[in-house]
Amino acid sequence: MEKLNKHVPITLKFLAEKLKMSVSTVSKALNNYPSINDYTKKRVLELAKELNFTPNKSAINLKDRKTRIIGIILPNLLDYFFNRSIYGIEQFAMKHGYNVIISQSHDEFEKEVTLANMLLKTCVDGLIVAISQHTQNFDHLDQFERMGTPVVYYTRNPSFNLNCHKVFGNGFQGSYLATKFLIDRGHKKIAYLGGPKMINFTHDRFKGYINALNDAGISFEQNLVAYTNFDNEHTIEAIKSLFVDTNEMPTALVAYKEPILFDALKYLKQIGHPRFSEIESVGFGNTPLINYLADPPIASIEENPEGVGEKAIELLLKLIGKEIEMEDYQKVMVNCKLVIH
Amino acid sequence: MEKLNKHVPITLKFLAEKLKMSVSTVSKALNNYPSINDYTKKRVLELAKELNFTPNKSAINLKDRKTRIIGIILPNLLDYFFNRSIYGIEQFAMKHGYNVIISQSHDEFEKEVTLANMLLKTCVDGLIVAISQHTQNFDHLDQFERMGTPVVYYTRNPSFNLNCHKVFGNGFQGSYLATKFLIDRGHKKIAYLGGPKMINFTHDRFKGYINALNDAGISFEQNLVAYTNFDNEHTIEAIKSLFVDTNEMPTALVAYKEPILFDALKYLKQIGHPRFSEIESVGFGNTPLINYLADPPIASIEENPEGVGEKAIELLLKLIGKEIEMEDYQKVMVNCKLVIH
DNA sequence: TGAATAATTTCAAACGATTGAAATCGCTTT
DNA sequence: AAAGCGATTTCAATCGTTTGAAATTATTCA
Repeated sequence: MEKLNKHVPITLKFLAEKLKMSVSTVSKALNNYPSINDYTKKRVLELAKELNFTPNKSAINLKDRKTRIIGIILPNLLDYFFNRSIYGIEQFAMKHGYNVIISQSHDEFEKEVTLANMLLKTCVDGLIVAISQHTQNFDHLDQFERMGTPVVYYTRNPSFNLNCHKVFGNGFQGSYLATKFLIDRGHKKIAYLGGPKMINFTHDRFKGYINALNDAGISFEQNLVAYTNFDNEHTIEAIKSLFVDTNEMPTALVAYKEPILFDALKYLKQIGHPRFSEIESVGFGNTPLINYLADPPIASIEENPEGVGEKAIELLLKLIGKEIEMEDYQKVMVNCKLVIH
Repeated sequence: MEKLNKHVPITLKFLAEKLKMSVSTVSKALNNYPSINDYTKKRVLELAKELNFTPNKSAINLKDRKTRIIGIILPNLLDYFFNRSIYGIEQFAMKHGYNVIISQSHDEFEKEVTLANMLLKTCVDGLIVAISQHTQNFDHLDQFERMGTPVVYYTRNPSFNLNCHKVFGNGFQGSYLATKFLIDRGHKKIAYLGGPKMINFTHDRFKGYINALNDAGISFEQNLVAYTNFDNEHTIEAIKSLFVDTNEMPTALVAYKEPILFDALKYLKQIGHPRFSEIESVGFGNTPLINYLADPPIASIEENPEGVGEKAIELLLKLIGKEIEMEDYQKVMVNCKLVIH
């Protein structure tokens, strides 16, 4: 292969000189202006393709005061859901000429604020954020909108605030599916292990659980419900209250998220729970981890993380492109699927 | 809080007008030119800080023909090692004003080529790549260097090619540690389960295993070694040959990577291998997955992924900054640690 | 044929920052 | 008081692209 010459970047000016026309003609030809003669367009397009011309992005960005960078803040990239969702976001963003900065709050509020300020300085064109489980104050995120930069909350979002754009998995529907699945398998006493109460999903999913019970004519019992933040110790506390320190022994379990479900099952097995082998459970995630468990759950809720990510970036790009007004707050839900193993 | 006015971006021009001086004075003051009067510098710096001035990156990038974007190609972001290494890369890059585009080849050669071409078009300032396990032709990556864009291979790299920059974990040393650990625990027959033969690490790690055996005066036996690409079926084949279809029953196992170790252990347990409970093993990764296993290994090799990532980006930025000549090919190794559980 | 009109193309400024060269200022020196 | 000099500031071009306005060329019609 011939040595590529890095010292002659292909610019409009270069094309213009080669074709003996002005830079603006070349620019307009490439942008298909109606005022440009068809033959001229053809000549420009041909040479541009031949020389593999790529418009300089910095120049374009400078011109229209954009960075074409999307900021993302999420709790943890190692989380299976977030990891997969990132893929959906990046693919879509890239296809539309945007780049993505990913940053992890590690579920700490302070870190989230720092990251937000950094992204603000970076002048991202838009922000996609899954808030930390401790975020209650939103000043650090609100400042983006105040500067005209759209923000889309995805997955984790401030439940009480209607004045924001949100995209998330349909926890209600997923939870309903999971609960119904267990009911259909004959269970009557089904426990619910929720995530941190601060995360609004916990409650959406709880409602799905409740509704499935109601629709099946099973009465709800308060002592079949417990919550955990994601720490193993809390999870053990919770699972103890459900399956050990109780006389209402449930036979099945719906869990907010598979990792906590696995922690719970591990504990029950470890203490040699007498009914361990009878317990059936379903959690959210459909994580590959399930393959490594000695006693895996029989089904999972697949949340379609790529789909959630894609919906989020799709909405964000529409907001950036002013196809949707920033004040016209959107709410997008992505349905879950039950996967039987 | 006062409404931020997005319509008045803070530029050099804006500062200059406020201070009644020229744009170039402001610029030079901010860049600490010796020709600028100290008092002037002070005034400029103060106003810049007060108005929270941030130089427009697109303009700077345009000026010095850079994008300040680093491309990354790796097999899979869900992989624990790569995932953590990304964190090291991003942190370091960000601190130095660079952004990062992450792309996954999913260990497919074709995808890798497509991604490389895309990143080339994006005009990244540099590339960090962990090649797919099927990559043998390097044209798609060589074209970067040909255009003056430095490339750093990290973790997975073309073993036979000396003419490239590489950064990777010290597989030899890690493997030595793991093997020695098992020897010290009294094992005499230690098997080695390697990764794909195409990946040069497989051999580095193998050498560490061999050397540890030699140093302990244990003779090497060929039938205690087997390889797997990462598919579960292959792993089972391999583990069968080591622990089932053999009369040389090993009592310990060193594995290229924890996921394959876990697959292997799972299989052995599943078939009810008679000596299962005696087998001790160590794999590379130190993955959190280990906590969910019924019979976890007693130790892991911690590869320090963040460190590897950081060394890679550090080298790349030096190449970009021409602190190191592109032809002066570098090789950086990061040591492993043995973590006892 | 010449004016009016339509079709194309080019000019020139703008986006924001950088930087070598040129200009200006204050001050000393003769 | 004019020249000279250093200290400081400003000018002007540049990076590559876009775009409304102005200029040029081609075409039509009277």
